[in-house]
Amino acid sequence: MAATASRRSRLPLPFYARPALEVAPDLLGKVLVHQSGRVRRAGRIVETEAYIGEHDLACHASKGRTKRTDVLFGPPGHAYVYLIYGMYDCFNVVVEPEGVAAAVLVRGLEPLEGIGPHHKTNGPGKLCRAMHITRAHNRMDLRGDHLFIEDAPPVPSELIATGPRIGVEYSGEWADKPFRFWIRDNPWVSKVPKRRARR
DNA sequence: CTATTGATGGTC
DNA sequence: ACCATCAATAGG
Repeated sequence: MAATASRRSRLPLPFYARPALEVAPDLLGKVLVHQSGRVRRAGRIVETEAYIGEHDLACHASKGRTKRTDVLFGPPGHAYVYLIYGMYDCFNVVVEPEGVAAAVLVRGLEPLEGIGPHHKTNGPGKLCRAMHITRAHNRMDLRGDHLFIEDAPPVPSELIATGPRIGVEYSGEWADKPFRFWIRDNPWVSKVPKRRARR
């Protein structure tokens, strides 16, 4: 195998040990891989959201350190997977050094390997289904051999769009912060609900 | 095409 | 009583 067969390296710890607002745009273009036995599922990250710390009322860590949020306070480069609305899992990457509770939610993937054509990956719940990522992966070290992220060329900043995070209307001023990042015009970015239904 | 709602379960 | 969601349905 000549030069073209170069194997992509996995993202190192220092990549993750940074503020969520830096990691979130930098994750765009990287490749999330779930290797289970001989089955390899992979997708290119095209949409992320930053949850920047305990003071961020949209961040689960703002509830304090509980059994659920404990992983957010742990070392960077680990998975935070939680159940939402009783039926979907959401995949996050823990960032910042240990002790600082922050994470990046992955919201959109462009399928690369091992994802059936009947699966959609434009949304945090859908991409977890397609990648077979579940709460069993919670706390998993992303530098291991099972679930990891491979490096890839950075997406030029002029191709990155930003906007408010989705589904966090309850968080007051934090709901309006432009902490969502996506690759402009990419078809695998999730569809944004116009406004959340009110009663 | 847009708008609304039910499904479904862990956390607090 | 909330939800970091989605698909199906009702309505124009």
